[in-house]
Amino acid sequence: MGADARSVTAKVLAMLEAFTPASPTLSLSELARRAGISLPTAHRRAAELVAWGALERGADGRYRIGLRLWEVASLAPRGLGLRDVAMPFLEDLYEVTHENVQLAVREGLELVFVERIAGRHAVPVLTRVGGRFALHATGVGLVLLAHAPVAVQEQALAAPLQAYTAKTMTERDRLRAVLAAVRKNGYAVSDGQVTLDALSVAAPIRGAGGEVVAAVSLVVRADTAEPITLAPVVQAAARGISRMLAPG
Amino acid sequence: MGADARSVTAKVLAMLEAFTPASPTLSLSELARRAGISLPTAHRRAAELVAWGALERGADGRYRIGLRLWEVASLAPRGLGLRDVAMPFLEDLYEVTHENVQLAVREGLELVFVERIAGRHAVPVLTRVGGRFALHATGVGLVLLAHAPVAVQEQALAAPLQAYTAKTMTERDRLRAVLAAVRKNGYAVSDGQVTLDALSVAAPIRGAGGEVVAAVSLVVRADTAEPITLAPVVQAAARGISRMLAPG
DNA sequence: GCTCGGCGTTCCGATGAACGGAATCCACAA
DNA sequence: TTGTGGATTCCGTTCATCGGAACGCCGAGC
Repeated sequence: MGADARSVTAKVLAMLEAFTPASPTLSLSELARRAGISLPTAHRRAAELVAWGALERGADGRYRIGLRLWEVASLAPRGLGLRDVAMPFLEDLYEVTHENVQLAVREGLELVFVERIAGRHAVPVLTRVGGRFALHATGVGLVLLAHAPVAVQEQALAAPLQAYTAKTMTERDRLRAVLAAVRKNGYAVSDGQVTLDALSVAAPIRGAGGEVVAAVSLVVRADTAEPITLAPVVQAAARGISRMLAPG
Repeated sequence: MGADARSVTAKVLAMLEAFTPASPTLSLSELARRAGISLPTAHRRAAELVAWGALERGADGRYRIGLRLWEVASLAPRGLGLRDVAMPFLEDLYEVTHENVQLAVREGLELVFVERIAGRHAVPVLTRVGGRFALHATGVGLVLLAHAPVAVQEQALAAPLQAYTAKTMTERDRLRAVLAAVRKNGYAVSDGQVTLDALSVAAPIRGAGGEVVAAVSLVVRADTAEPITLAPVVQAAARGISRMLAPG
């Protein structure tokens, strides 16, 4: 996990990295073990982190990520910064459709969900704000991959492509064709490639320089869906957000 | 700012702390200056943080908070954790009223906004997700203060109470009376105490143990508002969220 | 009641990561 | 051309950091 945590900074970061969605709170021993550092060291560093507010300590003595860290992290331009300008448009999308709305950016060879509005009656989706996912399956992923630098595309296609359902595309050539189509059409459709009952339609969001910096999508029930009718509304939202990002 | 940054950890945290909403990107020199550390040191630490993803470096060489940090910070139980369970209820509130919806928690003697839904046509409010505010002025603040430990209340009342408008309560005795009323009524009203044209109605959210862990509010135009009619819907949302937090 | 094992905390002396000053390099402006 | 501010690298010193060990605490098992 923590690779070799030589420098102090690396140790501290390894400690933060130890927290996962599956275990958002950790005892000191768990923390030390996962970060790959000795217990006294973990104790010292954790104490400092708690004093500052990067970690918090519950009544039971377990550690968790602190609100203070969340505060400074909220300054990430690609995190809340993006979210803030996008939110009104996502709201509109949700209000019109009452389906799941998702906003994601690419981080390396995966995507990270920056925002998600889950309708109470919409299809359940297994994504989480702050969570990661592969690029080749979801609608947002296909958009982000289609507009990524060629080097990134090659790397992503070279890696093993996990099949989430029988419909997940894992043949490289077919994927290449789909990506070309995504670039041509200006939107992507993922039909049952993550879960069989869900279909998503995604469109690219462009930054000031015209590069694709994020993607929005609507996720609906696969059987009731008509992708063609959803594409325009998703694209409109994406264009609206792009306009806010490119002043003038 | 960085007090005395003796330990490496303190330095790293001081560097993160250097970023503010007003300046979300910094040059290396600015970063070093704000963190109160030497330039070579800042350079070394920044390089490590960039390598891990806690910071990112733009094409212009300026540093910004990285998406990776945002990811782990999203695991903060009082940040996104709370937000996730609250979101559907906030959505409902927004859809019914189309006014500003806010969700906040107390952090020390201030409050931190965890979520905010800003209607495009609602009163402009000067708050920001991840931003801080004083406890004694806003609706959410009054709720959080009213249910805070006595020691915290005393500390908060002992500090100078800033007046944001002519209507801001700054007399301690009157504030005490208001807090008692908030506890009795189960909701708080802040009428023109932050900006003269805004009025907010807030209600407490309780955790598994029954303690107040957060507060929701609706912020509406002061002149068109009827607090009494808003209280029930806000309270209902707060109860709904509380129920999700206290399983069983 | 006693013991054992896991966990958290504190203390110690040895060690090496981190430090700041100085030198270098670069881009831009005068 | 020179000058200025920022970024980067180098080097020898030093002090913060390190892990082992010892200790206190609690709950489970005998």
